[in-house]
Amino acid sequence: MKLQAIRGFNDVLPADTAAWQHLIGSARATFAEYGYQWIVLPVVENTNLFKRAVGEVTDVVEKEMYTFKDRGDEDLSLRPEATAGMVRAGIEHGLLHNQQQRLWTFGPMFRYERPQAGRYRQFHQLDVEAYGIAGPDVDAEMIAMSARLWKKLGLRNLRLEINSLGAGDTRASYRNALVEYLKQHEDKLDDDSKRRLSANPLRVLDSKSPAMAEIVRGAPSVLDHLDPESRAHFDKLQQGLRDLGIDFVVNPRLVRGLDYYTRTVFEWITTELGAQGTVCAGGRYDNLVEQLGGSPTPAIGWASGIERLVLLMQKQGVTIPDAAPHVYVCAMGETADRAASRLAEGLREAIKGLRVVLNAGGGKLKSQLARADRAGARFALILGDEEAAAEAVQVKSLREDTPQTQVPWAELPEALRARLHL
RNA sequence: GUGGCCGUAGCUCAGUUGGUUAGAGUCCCAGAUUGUGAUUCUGGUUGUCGGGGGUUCGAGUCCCCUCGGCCACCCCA
Repeated sequence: MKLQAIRGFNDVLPADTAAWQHLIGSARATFAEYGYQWIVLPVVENTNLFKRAVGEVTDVVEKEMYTFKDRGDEDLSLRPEATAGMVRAGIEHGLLHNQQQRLWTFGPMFRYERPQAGRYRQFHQLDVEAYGIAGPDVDAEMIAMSARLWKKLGLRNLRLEINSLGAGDTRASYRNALVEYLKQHEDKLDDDSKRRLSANPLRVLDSKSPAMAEIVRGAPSVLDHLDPESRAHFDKLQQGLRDLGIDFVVNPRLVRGLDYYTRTVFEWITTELGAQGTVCAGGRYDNLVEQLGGSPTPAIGWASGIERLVLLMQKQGVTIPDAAPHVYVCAMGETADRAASRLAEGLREAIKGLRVVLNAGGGKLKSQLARADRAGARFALILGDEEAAAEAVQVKSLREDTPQTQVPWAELPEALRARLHL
């Protein structure tokens, strides 16, 4: 049997983890700046939770979940998204009872799909949710928080699209109007659209088929069917975004694949990643908490795919903080070897955050320096038996053309601090 | 689930109408270099030719199956 990760499940190698770490670190910092608290959720939940939350007839639940029975015959699923589990945890621990919560989480999600650029069977999401806040101010906050993250990361050319699906009755009345319109043109619908017509008519609106474009253009707009409160909510959101200087476009054909959304929906889209251009998506889901057994609680959230963001970061060449070693310690000789290890520990102790790699496995100085260079180290510290006896070390720069100097151990932390600007 | 392209050293790839021991560059290792890296020169290591079956005297090359990758549809982060 050949050793091989299973399809759609990827190893993230050191070549990419620096970008991952930068992304996750920036997100963590951003969420903290807005007062969102970290929550860690299980990867496995009862299958019914997802059926009830995401929607029984959605593709995600019908054909993309990893569902199995455990040894106790429980019907379980790997989570295909984070919101359902978040709401479950919130209700279970009383976090949503008559209070506001701002929460975020991060982790793997699982969907049985055909892998493709930016789409994998195990993928990772950052997920933020706010509960107990009904007004559009928190909608704007959520979007502003995502925009701040892009800014922090240096991501460019992301387009924000927003829409409102309305609440309660308007959803149903719009849906009926749309179905009626589509039925009038049923003969011109392609097979996919016909299938959606009965399963999830709103999704006909974001059909990619050019043949459908004309029909979709003539379709009734959700925005004409909004109830007055949803209309006002949507207007205030737009005002809020303008106040914050966040550019957006209203796309009345923007819908969501998961059933729980109400009112505000939005997506951040890039044209630089091929077919999987949605890098962050979310919206309001004011009915879900009650629907899952909690007290009525307004809610809004978004999720963002790590793999897609990392691809975009790489494509746009965003700068990732250097994680290469600051110094690489080369030693030759038995006395030097022992001294080198003491020297390395001493440096880590003396300078907080200093990255020190100690050459292991011996080798000639030439090989050791080559390793230091390959590791990306800024300085090589060269320690022979002579230097060790004198408690000194040769400091050689590997990145700039400065003369090599001999420095006593006692002065080394200061010298390094100055040269590394730490 | 549907369709297109593609799997040959760690990486990028070449392998002629099927024909002896499967190649190049790069990487890595060693030497030139007297304790001093990234250049140069010299030498060296590296492969179940994705896997299985078939056709053939003979298969990296042809056929079938299968696994995997990329791209698009679909779906969606």
